[in-house]
Amino acid sequence: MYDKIADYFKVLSDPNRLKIVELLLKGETCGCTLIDKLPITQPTLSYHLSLLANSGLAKTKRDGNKIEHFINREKLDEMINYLQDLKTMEAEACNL
Amino acid sequence: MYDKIADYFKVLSDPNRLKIVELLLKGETCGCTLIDKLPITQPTLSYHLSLLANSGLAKTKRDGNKIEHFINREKLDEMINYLQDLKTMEAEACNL
DNA sequence: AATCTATATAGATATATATCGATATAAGGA
DNA sequence: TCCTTATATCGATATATATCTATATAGATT
Repeated sequence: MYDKIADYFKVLSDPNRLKIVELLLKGETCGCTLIDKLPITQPTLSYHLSLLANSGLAKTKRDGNKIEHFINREKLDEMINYLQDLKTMEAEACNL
Repeated sequence: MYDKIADYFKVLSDPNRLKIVELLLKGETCGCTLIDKLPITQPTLSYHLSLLANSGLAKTKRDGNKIEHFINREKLDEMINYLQDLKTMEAEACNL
């Protein structure tokens, strides 16, 4: 229960992964173009992209010898909703 | 820049810490009552509470020999706003 | 002052994480 | 078929993280 949400937050808890997420949302799809904009090697990028895909925060699609990566908007919404629910809990506490 | 946001997400990336945050928002303020609702020892709770305070996600106030802990709503809003900005970036990408 | 309660710190440890270089695999093009 | 490009995997490693037990400290109560 807490594990699942905590895992989404964990994916965004690394600066390089956060930058990868932003770049993907800005329209990049390919590891081969991401790599030039990050201070990491290709194996490390591959590692981060696999974490994104395994968490469900990103989806992939093969296109020839390239792999396209897409951020799953619904997961971002789940995180936003969770944080907003947290704030609701606070409101409930005020009614005690 | 990415480091700061990533750190907020990191604080929420542990299941026990997430539960602590929820309990604090539900009205708990004291480590001495939190401890009974968590599967961890007092020193570990102290460790998690220090991470929350150091990140700025929680604030503390001494009351006698107790310490009151409060979640900083503004930081939750910052996280929500960041995630919503991410979604905006996606929209921009669609205009390319 | 002695004791109780709440919290913090010290020291140890096991596991997880991010990273690399080297190498393997997969697909396309010459 | 050989080469190039893109990606994944292997093996190693340094650091970070979460956790514990034991102990110290801070404040309140008796």
